[in-house]
Amino acid sequence: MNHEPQDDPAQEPGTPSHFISEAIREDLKAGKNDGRVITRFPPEPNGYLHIGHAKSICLNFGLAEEFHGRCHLRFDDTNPAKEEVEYIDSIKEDVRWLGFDWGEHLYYASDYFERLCDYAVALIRAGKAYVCSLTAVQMREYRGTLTEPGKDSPYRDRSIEENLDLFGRMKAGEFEDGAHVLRAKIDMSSGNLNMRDPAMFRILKTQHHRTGNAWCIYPMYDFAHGVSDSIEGITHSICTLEFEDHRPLYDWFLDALQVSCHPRQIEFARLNLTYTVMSKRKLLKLVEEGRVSGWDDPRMPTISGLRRRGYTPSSIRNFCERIGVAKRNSTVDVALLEHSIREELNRSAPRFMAVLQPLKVVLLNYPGDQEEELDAVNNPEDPGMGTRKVPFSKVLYIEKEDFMEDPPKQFFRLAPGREVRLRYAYYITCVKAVKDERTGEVTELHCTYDPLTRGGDAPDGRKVKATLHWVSAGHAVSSEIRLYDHLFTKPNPGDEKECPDFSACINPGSLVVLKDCRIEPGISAAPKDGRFQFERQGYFYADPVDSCSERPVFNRIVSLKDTYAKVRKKG
RNA sequence: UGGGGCGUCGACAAACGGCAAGUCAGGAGUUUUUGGAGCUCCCAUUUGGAGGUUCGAAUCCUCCCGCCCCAGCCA
Repeated sequence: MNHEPQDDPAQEPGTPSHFISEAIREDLKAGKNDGRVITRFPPEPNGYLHIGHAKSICLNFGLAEEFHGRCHLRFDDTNPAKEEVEYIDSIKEDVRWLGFDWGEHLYYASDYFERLCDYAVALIRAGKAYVCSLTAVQMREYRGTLTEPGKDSPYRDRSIEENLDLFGRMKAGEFEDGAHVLRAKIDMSSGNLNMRDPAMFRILKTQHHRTGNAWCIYPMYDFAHGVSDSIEGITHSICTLEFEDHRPLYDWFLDALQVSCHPRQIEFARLNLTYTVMSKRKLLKLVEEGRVSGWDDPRMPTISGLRRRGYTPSSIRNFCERIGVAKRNSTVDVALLEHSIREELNRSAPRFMAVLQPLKVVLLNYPGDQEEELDAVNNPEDPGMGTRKVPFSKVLYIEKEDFMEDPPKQFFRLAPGREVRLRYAYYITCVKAVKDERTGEVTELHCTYDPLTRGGDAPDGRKVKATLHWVSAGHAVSSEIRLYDHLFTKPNPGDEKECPDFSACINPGSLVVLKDCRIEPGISAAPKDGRFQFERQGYFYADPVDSCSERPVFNRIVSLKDTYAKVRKKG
């Protein structure tokens, strides 16, 4: 009774338990499917994958792994008008990058078109499907409304022979788009609109990205999806909540077809994240209107965007595990995603010093011809990562933000007459702020250093309230750094009430490009695809598209938590 | 006025009739050569509401309230 979850032998330690894994466990216990568990991830190739898909991918592949089954990747490519090979390629790349492997099990609904036709013929023969010649507009009228039942189509009682003939001619290309449609004969008065004689095949004389011009009729989702699942021997067909009232139809088709494999459809709530949008339509709009640089813009919630930003697959997987799986519509705080990457990178990322907005510092009492190398720790969380040498000299840069001429009480950093520590280096004291005569802007600081504090400790035990990062002016590497923030200013930009025009809610500060940053020279020798902590700033990743050795460009993955920002906000 | 779902802390989310986990966020303190990280503590006497059943209810029953999805020849 009082046992801990890990005492349950049915459960692997660390694998999350939720209503879906419980349902599968019950099915297994009941002896269903001979103990097999086969799931599938079935994207339509009409857009790039986003973090919401990652939840589904982690769920489906995770379940397969947990129950020693397998997970198929199947492209639900039944609508050639919207689909492209570019999307297929990106989806495969993204799933792989997330760390999942479909092995031999890569499928396309389009590979089943012929069989789907055969099944359709079987339904016609069984008197359970018919060719309807109503126009799209008429069909809508006949469908009825949410509260009123629909009316039977006048074509509903065509003979089996006529239906067979017409369907054959639809397939042969004898009719124009929209002239006829094959429908399932179910119940025009059903309270569930999906059951009011749904379309199974429509005429679409459009070239398909895989089958070319071989077909001029294409199956509809409801018919194709369940049959595809059945063909592949799927045991658990997991989808999102909006398909819940399609389940009776899913079951109707498979029952009517009397197939031996009848998967169980289970629905869960799709992921929503604060300060972003998740609908493919809206993401496409952002791309098409040039609001972002592309599907892989580092501000996008797409897998490719997160990858380019510098997120790791494991941080995304951990995030997906943390958010859980349930049926309640919910919106996860993006801070949880940010926590997942900070947590990982805090442990693993080598540290460097980088000055984003340089302010020149001249050490008056430091010999002009002198240079020295100081020892710096690569990662205080992991001594095993060792130390490195950082060059030091008379002229340095510190962060503009780290100096104030007239600081408020809460400001601990450098100010005239104040002493602070330069990390791993010396205590310095500001003696003078040099200003531009016209603008009044501080352009340079004159400081003195205390030679006795080499390494950062004062032998007399005196303390300073701040430690600043810095870089030697003559040694630093120039680079561009891109600071990213939430793409939207509103927590729920997808909400009509909160944001009637979501384009108007785009955060103008979501991208800040700093072109004159200086990084300690060691960064040049660091692996190009590494993630780094720039001390006191955040975690950074060399932009895989724009960065090169002549001109390094870094993306800020996420900032460090900033308690001073809170202090400042409070006043 | 049809059908299908869902309501547990600011945000996620456990709890399966036995005395409201955990995580994020937030707060206080401690520590610190990153205002980072770590560590300690605080943060739902109560589960949308009202009744009922029971020794005992977030869990069972009744009614009510709120929110989401469905009227594509999209998926």
